[in-house]
Parts: sequence; C-alpha cells; structure tokens
Amino acid sequence: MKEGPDIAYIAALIGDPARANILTALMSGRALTATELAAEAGVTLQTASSHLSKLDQGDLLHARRQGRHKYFSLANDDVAQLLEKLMGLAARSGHLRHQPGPKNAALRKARVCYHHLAGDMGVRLFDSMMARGYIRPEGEDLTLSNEGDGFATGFGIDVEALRLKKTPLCRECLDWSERRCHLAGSLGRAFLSRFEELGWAKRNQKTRIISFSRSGEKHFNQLVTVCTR
Amino acid sequence: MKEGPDIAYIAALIGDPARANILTALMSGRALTATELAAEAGVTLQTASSHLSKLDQGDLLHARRQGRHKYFSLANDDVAQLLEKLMGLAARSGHLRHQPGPKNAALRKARVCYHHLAGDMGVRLFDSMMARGYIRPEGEDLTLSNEGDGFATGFGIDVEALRLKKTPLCRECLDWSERRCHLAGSLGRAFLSRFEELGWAKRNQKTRIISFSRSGEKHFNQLVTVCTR
DNA sequence: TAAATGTTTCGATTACGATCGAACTATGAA
DNA sequence: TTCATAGTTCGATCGTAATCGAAACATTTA
Repeated sequence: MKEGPDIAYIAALIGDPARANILTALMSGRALTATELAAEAGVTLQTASSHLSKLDQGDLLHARRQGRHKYFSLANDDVAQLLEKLMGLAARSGHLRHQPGPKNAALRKARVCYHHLAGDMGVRLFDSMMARGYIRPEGEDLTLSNEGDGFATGFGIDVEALRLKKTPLCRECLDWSERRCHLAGSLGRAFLSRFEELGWAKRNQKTRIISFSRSGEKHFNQLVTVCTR
Repeated sequence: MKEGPDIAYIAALIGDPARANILTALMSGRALTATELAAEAGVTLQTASSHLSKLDQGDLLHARRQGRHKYFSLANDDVAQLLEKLMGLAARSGHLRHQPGPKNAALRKARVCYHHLAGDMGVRLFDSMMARGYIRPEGEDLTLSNEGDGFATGFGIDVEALRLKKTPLCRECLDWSERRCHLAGSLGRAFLSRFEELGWAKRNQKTRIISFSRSGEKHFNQLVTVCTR
C-alpha cells in the first residue's frame, strides 16, 4: 500500500490548527498578507511565515510579492472545494469549534466561498439556474446553455469576456451548511461582483458573511423565482 | 476566526501516514480487520489499534465486532469522496509516493472506489448513462430516470429493492485519476457486483485493481456504446 | 478446562514539529 | 543617508503524539 497520491502529506498540512485557520481565512477569496494571516491564525509573524512557506510548498496556496507585502491566496478552486468538503464532514459529525450562534446563522444564509456566493442563497441561485436549464452538468464541469448565456448577459455580466479566460466558467461547489451545490467558477464570481455593484449585497471583510440589503434580497428573490415556466 | 467546523481535527486525523494508509486500504469498500489494517499501514497491532480508535472517534470509520474479529470500514460515502478529492490534489501537485508504474496504469483503468467502479471504465459508464439521459443531476444527488431504471433492470439489477433502502441510489464521485465523475451510490455498487456476477470482472483483493476479462471488457464496451441514438 | 487467536490498555521512550525571541534581509518613506 | 515596516532565517525550548514491548482482556476452538 505504498502506491498512489500522498494524501497524508496534504492532510497533515491542513491538519495543524494555525494552518487551518489560515486556509479558512483565505476561503473568503481575498488575498491576504502574511501579517494579516498571522493575526487570523493567532500566532506570531515568524510562526505564520513558516506555515505559509509550507503551505506554499504543498501547492495549497499561491504567493505573490507586491512591494514589501506578500499576498497569499488559495492556489485554486480545487483547494477551496476540498476545504468545503472537510467543513461538511466536520460539521456533520458535530466537530464544531463553537456552538452554532447568531453569527453562524448569518453564515449559513449567505457567505463568500472563494469569491462566489455560498450558503442558502447560493444554493437557491444554483437550483433555479439548473431548473431553468441555464446550466447543465457535463462531466465534472458545468456548461452554460445559450439561454443561460442570455440570462447572465441580460443581468449585466460580460459572459464573452469570461469565456476568453482560461479558468472554468461554471463549476459546482458543495456547501458545508446546505449540503447542496452552489455555483462556482468565473461566472459564480461574476454574479457575486454584480450583486455588489448593484448594491444588493455587501461583503463583511472579517467574517465571510454577505449581508444583503432589504431591497437587494427582494431583487434576488425575484431573480431566482421569475419565469419558472 | 474561531467559528465554523473544526477542519484541523479531521485533517489531522487523515494527516498521519499510518492512518492515511488505513483509510486508503478501506477505499476498496471491503471491511477489514484490525490485524489486516495493521499490516497495510506497516505498524504493529497495538499502534493500529490506537489509530483505529481515533479514526472511529472522529466518525471517519465504522467499526463492528464479529466474533473475535473487529471489522472496520469507511463511515460513509462522504468520507470516501473526501479521500478521493485529497488524492486528486496530491496527485495533481505531484506529491506521489512512488513513480507511476504499470500498477498505476491498471489502477487508472479500473479500480474499486468504495464498492463501485472507478477509473477510466467507471467514467465511461457514467458518461454514457448521462448522455442517454439514464441519470440526471438533481442538487447534490442524481436521479435515475425511467429509461435508466429500465436499463439497469434489464441488466439484471433489482432496482426496486435498491430504492427501498435508505442509502442514496445514485451519487456522483470524482475520480482522482480521471478528474471526472463516475457513478457511486447503491446503484453504482450494484453495477460492480453485477459485473462480477457475470464474470466480466474480478477484484484484486490487495490492490483495488479490477481486472476485466477479455470478453468481459468487450461486453462492457458494448454496454456503454450501444444505442447511442 | 486449557490453548490459541484477535484486540485493547498501560507505560516508557522517542522524535518531530509548533512556537517564539532575536537577529537578519528587503522594500519603501523621510 | 536614516528610519520604519514587512517578511525571513536561526536556534532553543517545549509538548504532543506516534511507536512498540509487555501484559491484560475477550472469544473461539479443542
């Protein structure tokens, strides 16, 4: 039994509390500096630096210098998905670090998951697009149908520009709170950006919570309900 | 950042090499005894016992006594899926424990993944069923269409009996080698059993490899190709 | 009953890695 | 230049957890 990928190596990287905190913080999708991540993880800068270089070596994250800052972000969607799956398992078997509280409820409703909308509202968006045939599964990835293209374009998203990029347009991502899929990929990100542009929603910089304004939520509900025919 | 599921706890469980070996061995879907798993992991029985109780406490596996033996298996499909995802990441970033060899090639072609068929052939079965509309995605799970029911029943699978069980009928499971989905769930298992019943394929008890006989593979190819209309 | 096999508990050893203070490098500002 | 901020490297300390020998416990077989 010494064949195959070395899962212990990757799992051990995630298995340290400080590193897990760092990775969780990066699930917001934003790139953070070493100092910020040290604070998130609750360790000194030296310790964080050591952790960050290990995570980098393991290809779990991506580092880029910018002046005297060094910004870190998750390496790719796969890492984010793995982390979500881990959260799902941990949550289901009751291994929470704190009791579910009001903050938790907000997280379950709408939160950032590596730049796209997750939680109850994320799942609702995904389901409605699936039900209307806007997106279709194709192997591991999803395809945006012509109708879906029209829908997104009509909503103010420059789908053509997204298609030119080499990152996948649509992907599905499993929610740990809902245990359902929500929309990821560059289109998923574009939707979240658009919600912010329109003033429907605002990201909380610290907590991954996305708060929708009252009217924003109303518009959102229309968006996912309308023309179910 | 102290909210949410404790991913470090779960990841650390998987992050020990001996425990990772144990979990990998259980990916075959078979229930194994403590002694067998100790051998797989390359540790003494005492050490394995300690690991097994930790994994059990973390709800990663399921233990059942039977006489003077104690059988262990993975707790559920979610654990298996998490492990597959981990393998995918580890493989993609090149963290293999050994060079890809002939054994690896066989693993990539057809192997057991928690009781169902994985690898190239697993993906082909999944794709053909998807293309013919036999299975359809629905949220996280998959639905078996009427045509799909007929197809499976015609192949000698007692779909009605499977439906009565409380475990999901169809699920998708991501392949680490193919990076595509193959069919999991009780129907996935039923297909593999049926292949064995018909003498098309045989499981290698040690390595997760599934070897198809020459005629078995021919039949299989017809099964996934026929009536693509 | 005794013997054999399978598994767990106990205790001691050991090794690895997380942590941080201190010193060092690098970039930007004054 | 000098100062300040950001990050890394070094070295020492410290804790925890993996490991295994030995012994206990459990269950089946003879």
